[in-house]
Amino acid sequence: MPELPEVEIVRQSLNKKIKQKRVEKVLVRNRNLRFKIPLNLQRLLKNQKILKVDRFSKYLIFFLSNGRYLLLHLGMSGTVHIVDRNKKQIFTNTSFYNSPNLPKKHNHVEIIFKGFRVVYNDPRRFGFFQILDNFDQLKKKFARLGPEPFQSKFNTKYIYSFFQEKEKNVKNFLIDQNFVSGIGNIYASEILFLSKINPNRKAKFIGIKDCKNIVFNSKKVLSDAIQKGGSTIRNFKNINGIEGGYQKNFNVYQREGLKCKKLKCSGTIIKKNISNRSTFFCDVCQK
DNA sequence: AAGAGGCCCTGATAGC
DNA sequence: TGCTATCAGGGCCTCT
Repeated sequence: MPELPEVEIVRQSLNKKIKQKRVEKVLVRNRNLRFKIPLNLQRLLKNQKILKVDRFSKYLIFFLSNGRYLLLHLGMSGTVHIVDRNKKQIFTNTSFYNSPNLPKKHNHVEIIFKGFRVVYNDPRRFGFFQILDNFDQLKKKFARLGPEPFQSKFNTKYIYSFFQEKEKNVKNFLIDQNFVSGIGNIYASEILFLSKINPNRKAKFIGIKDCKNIVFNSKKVLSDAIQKGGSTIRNFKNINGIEGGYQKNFNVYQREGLKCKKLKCSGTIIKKNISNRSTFFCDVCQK
């Protein structure tokens, strides 16, 4: 589901809700996510205070008072829900509370605080939890990932030199987390549109000026999306059940057959499978 | 090392 | 109504 902006939206609302709160208990209904939930997850989380919820790329990072870190990746379909305890709700193993935003199925993990629960739902189970014992492990975990678009390391020179002699198309690298982390399939198309770069173009043919545009538009697209509360194209919501609004700003994503939004451009948006993912672009103004 | 492709999984939707 | 095929915001793994 989520790319950097959506994860950031979840982080913000989650941080507000659970910062400095103590975990009473953890309930795991299904350990079989992308990676098996570690057996000691419950023990290591119990009675820990959440110092803060941070984020790197598409990973949520829970800082625990015992010096450990809980990582949560939402995969394609992971969502986080807050369910407040109120009045006469019955807590059972299958359907516990009548929360309008809580799905009926696939609530795999619950982190229980005093008076409310954080529920992790994930139909496709591509998301995962991981416990890291110390800062070194955390560093190591992210060592292979590329910089986020907001970091100064993600600059024109970095991109240009990375692209030297690369035969693969440029779109492929925008969604390659080892090159730049946080951009996914939707925002890659949007960034290339604003940069007037055809997603099919080989990386080695991307010039300095193009790199400059990629830097600028990556920041722009992601920060605009964060500002709008992320994109809701299927059912993304923040933890309070509120949908994002950036999908209204899409220039190309899911606009196949529609007129190109660029001023005076006569093109029509094309959908094409590039590096195994749907890619949307205008072949008139993206060269 | 770089690139191509497959796989993990469920649900929504389109087409017959 | 009910089948089958295709596609989804991601990332890891293997083979060449």
